[in-house]
Amino acid sequence: MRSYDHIAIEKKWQDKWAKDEIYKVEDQVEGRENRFVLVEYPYPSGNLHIGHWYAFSVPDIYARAQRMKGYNVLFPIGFDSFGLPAENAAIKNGVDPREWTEGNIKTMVEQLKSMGNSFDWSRSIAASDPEYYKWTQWLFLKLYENNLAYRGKAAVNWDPVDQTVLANEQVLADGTAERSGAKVVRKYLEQWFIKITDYADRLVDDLDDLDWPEEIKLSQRNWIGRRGGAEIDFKISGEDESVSVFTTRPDTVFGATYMVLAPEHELVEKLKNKVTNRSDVETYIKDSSVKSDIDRMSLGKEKTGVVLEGLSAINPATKEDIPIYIADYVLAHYGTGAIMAVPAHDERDWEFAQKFNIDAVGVIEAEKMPYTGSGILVNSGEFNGTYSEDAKEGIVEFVGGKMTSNYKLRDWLVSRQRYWGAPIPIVYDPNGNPHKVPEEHLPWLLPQDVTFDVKGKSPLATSKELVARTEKIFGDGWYPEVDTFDTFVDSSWYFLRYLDPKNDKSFSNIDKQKKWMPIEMYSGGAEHTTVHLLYSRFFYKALYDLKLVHDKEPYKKRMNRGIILGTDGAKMSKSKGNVIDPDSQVKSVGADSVKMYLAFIGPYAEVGTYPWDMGGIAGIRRFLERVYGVSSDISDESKSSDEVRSELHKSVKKVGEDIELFKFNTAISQMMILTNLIEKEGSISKEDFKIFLRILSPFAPYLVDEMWEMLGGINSVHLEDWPKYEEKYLLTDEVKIAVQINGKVRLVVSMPPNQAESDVVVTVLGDPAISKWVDGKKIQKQIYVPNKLINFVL
RNA sequence: GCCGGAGUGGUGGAAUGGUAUACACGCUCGACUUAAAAUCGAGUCCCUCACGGGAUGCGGGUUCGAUCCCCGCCUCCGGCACCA
Repeated sequence: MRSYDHIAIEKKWQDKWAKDEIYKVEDQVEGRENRFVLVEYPYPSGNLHIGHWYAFSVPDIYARAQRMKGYNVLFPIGFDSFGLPAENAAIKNGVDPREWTEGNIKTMVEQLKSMGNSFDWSRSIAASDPEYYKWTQWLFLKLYENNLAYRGKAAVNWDPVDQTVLANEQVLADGTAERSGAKVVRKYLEQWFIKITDYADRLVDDLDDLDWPEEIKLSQRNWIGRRGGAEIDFKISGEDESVSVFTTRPDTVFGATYMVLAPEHELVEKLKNKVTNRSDVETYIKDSSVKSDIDRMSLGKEKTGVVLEGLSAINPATKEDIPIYIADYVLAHYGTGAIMAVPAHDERDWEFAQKFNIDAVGVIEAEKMPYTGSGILVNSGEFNGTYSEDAKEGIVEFVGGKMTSNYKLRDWLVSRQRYWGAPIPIVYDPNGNPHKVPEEHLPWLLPQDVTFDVKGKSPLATSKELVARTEKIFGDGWYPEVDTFDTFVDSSWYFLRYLDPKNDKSFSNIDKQKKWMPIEMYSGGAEHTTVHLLYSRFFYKALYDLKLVHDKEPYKKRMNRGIILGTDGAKMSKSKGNVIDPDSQVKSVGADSVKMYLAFIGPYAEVGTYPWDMGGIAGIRRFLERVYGVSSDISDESKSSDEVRSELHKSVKKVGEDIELFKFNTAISQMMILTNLIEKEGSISKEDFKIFLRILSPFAPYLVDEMWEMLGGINSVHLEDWPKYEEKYLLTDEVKIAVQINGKVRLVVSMPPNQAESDVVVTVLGDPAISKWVDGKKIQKQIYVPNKLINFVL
């Protein structure tokens, strides 16, 4: 056992790899297929934590193995460098967000380099770089030109004390502001939206063809929430108006005994002077409008509402007059903002009807109301006796409605009343009409003369330079948009910039895209399953329709990773004092051990929570020292036994296969088994050991390159090919066969492989451990699995 | 409430119809040492002296054979939240 000097080795190889540019990637290499391996680019918080190591150094094993297997692999890294923390630092400490961010990036680049990953640093990007956000703005304008971006009113979380808009994360569960403690209210502002809902169907349907884990696909389907149903018009009695409702249960129209409009429904405003209880109605509308969404929810299950006295609607199936209510259990933004209420067959309607004493008419046979299942129709005129599911389309036709779908997904609100983001490249003429900032003025720069902690408006609204710039270019009275983009806009296309990071004519050259896209493997956090993955899939599809990218989906495979916990099994946090600092770990056991321990801690492809174990990482270091010990003992005369050679070839096969499945933990355990055997046998040939080093090299890149050189390697081991295993060595000259009586193992025998069933039977029945069980009884049945097992049923 | 995932030794986990508990950590004993650390060796699911028997959250089922497939529960974790 020899210890090795990881500090010296890491320094030596970092310098050498950088000098020889061994991870620099060309767009095309003769005889090699391209593969793009992507990890989510990090926010530059200023310090690398263990989660970053987990996110980047483990997928590096995969990227390196792909390279050895003959692919030309792109494995880039960059920074998601716009966002709230920089702005908070500016408010708190008076530092410039740009300087703060750039300082953090500099620190993190150094830390990232210490990992020893095979990143191509020449392609690194940062979202806050004007040369990057120029293209974020350009792409937004393309969407705008094609009617995929629009301005509309939207509710924001408004803090009435601080006079500011809050992000959802800044609102506590009880509906108060994190900072001021004030009750957060809803406020309506003109904001920019991107029309992701136009793509809802394709975003659902195209999931079918993706090689993604089913649970991720399912999450996206649920998030989009496509529901089939019908839209049906209800006429208002005595008025020249009608209300359209969406329902998934058109089979129950005959049971609709009232209808409900959302308080925000446009018809309420229109008809409220016709109701006889106008002041009650207005009070209700006003009350619900100041309630935040959180307030609405925290009211729990107790439903509120008010009837529109003097108005009624006509049930299109029964032709009967039914009352109309407004109630905030009906959401303005889903469906048509109005429902037909069927208390007999819907729990919410039932609850509301109980409270307001509204009749319920059962239209499906059931023992008790409310009954929400399907069944035989009653009280439904000509449809009586039909099975409800089968009657849906007929009833829709009967009442003059149409079959349609609805979605939970809403358009993407991209405006943020924040400083540190890409400015929305829009200006307004003196009449308030929006106009694009023309391409020649991009990047539309973020102004510097702003006040960050501003009350009641966006920080950009305090910039004199921005206004002056706008008037100078567009004319007097023109004024700029002062909101910036949601950072999810930046991250919706960043992977395309890695392909062509320096291009000042295009966001990403399409010929280069054709060489690299789609992404072979995208690894990231489970928290991005719906939002980021959906937004970027949408962006890619929209760009596809504009012929700016050449295929329909950006990510062939996706892998969600788990979380590393503290040694106490709790989530790492400063307050708990259980934070593992990667730098100090690297210092004490080396980057290879940290990386390999993280790969060994649990199955990477499963979203688990894995507690850090100091003993565990020491065990990995011990393993690497044992391998290092073997390498020091190797001479030209060293020989491999048959067992060692067989285990080696088994390892080449298994490690290669496990890496493809991101099962790094079992790959490592196989290499441990091999090392245990080499030590037990006392020797391995130099050539065989070099095969072992090659499969170990993606896991411990520094140490293996050192050992490779010790054994006479001229070039870096990381330029070697993945070794091939030979079938003939996989077979050992003995296999162990389990002998079962009625499914219970009674004996294990060793014999040469591929024995005929009859020979095995004769052999094992002769063994007293088996014959004592059989003992003259008749063998009813025998099952033989070659080289594995034989089972006698007595 | 709805949707999803997971329950295996003291611990992280392995095995997706064929010898359950690989590999690692921890622990126990031994060697080396004046001693300790490091290292090496042996052992380590439970009951039993043994023969055997039992155990993969609980209860049933399918099968020659079930951690794995099916049905019914329980617990934990994650997501969504009056979506008509």
